[in-house]
Amino acid sequence: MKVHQFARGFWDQQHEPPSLTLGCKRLRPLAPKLQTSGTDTAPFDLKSFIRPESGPRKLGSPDDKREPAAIHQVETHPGGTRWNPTQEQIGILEMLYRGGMRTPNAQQIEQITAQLGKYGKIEGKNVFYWFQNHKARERQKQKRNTTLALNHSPRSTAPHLTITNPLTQDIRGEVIRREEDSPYKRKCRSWTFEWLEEEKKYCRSSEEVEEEEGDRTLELFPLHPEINRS
Amino acid sequence: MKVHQFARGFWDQQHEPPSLTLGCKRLRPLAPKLQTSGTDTAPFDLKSFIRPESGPRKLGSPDDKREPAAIHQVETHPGGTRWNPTQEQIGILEMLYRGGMRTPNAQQIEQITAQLGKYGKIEGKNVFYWFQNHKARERQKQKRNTTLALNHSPRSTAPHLTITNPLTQDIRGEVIRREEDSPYKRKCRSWTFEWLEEEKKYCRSSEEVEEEEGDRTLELFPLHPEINRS
DNA sequence: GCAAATTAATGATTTATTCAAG
DNA sequence: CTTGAATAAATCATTAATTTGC
Repeated sequence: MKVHQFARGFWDQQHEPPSLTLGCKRLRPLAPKLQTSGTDTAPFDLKSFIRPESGPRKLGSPDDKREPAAIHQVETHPGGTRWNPTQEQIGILEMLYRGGMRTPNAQQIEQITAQLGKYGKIEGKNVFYWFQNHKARERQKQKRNTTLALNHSPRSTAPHLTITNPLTQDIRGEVIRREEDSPYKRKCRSWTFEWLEEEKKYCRSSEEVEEEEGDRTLELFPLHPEINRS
Repeated sequence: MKVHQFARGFWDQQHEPPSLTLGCKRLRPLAPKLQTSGTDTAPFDLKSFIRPESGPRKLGSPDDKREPAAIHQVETHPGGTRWNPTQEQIGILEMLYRGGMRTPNAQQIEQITAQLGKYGKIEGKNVFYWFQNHKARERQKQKRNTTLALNHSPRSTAPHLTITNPLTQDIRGEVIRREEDSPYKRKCRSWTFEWLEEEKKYCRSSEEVEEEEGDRTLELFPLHPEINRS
């Protein structure tokens, strides 16, 4: 237990920085991979980052309650409650869903977010999560229905599958197409790392798009954050 | 089947764009929720985004055999290969892991990425994934060990738990501390959306940090992408 | 020795679960 | 109870390590 005790100290205090080219173990008996990127092999000063305690700032906390020493409770966002979608937003999202969209990529998320932003505050992650949740819940809802249908069939319904028709009722009463979005269809979406040259014309005409030398070609992507630091 | 046929067409072709104020189904007759953020209630032109086909480029087919002119080493992955960590990077990551880090937050990921960047190309998502994978694999490795230990115990070992001591052998032969990182510790990390004012001094001295008006206060975060568009 | 074939690791995604706000 | 948010588990996919046939 209390491993975290250690962990804490590890960062806060001196703890004898493992400094220098980390003589860390050998990780694989193979070529040193002389690709050290040429840059000076900076010593990697451990103390230079990760200051757990200075973490989540939680600015603007109402009346700054959180006493100094106390529960780093941290969380409880400032005023940040969770996304509360508007009717229009939900409508658009469902439309997209019915249109077949299931796991929008970075570009798509960005654009959708931009569009939905017209109807209320929203962030990319909200869009991302919405699709994740909606897909999952539609799936389990479907499964539940199927199970029930098969399970307590009063004995009259055909005992064999009866896969149910391709149309079913949405939670709001809308008729939606039964998606058999096969679990694990996998095909490895590639990460594209540039501001979509394609869509650009939509976002804003060919104005000077602040070339910026790719310095700001940051990228949204499905599962996490990124800063394109080539 | 072939719903995707439809889906595809939905985006690619005309398909009678549901244009304008998404006349799509009735979404529910509700108040326009006059918080439309002031911007004109743009009609939400569906065609304006989501062009699925322009997605995965997959340039740089393998046979291109690394064109003559120099290896841009840097980009190395013109076509986008996956991150290939260097010894130093792995070493640091493992050190952090042993130090107790399991799920670094956005700030931490950013900083770690910055540091590891000294030793080779790397992105935030790589760090994120590394911790995800490493944590999961350490866990299953541990489980496997435990299972085996209990399972085919030659009969001599105590039949009751014998929880195993807190130290165990790493796959590489390293002695590591047995982490009892409780599954589901949950506590809702908050999203902080500003360039860490705290650590700034480490990243780069108080140089003009390109204030940029928060326009670029994009943010890394655990599970996906974001652009702070408050 | 060396390159194709095979296997072991592990990076990257997606799905399943769980937590918790409202 | 619904659902946004977050994490864990499952699994796909690519690269390196290793083996094998020459």
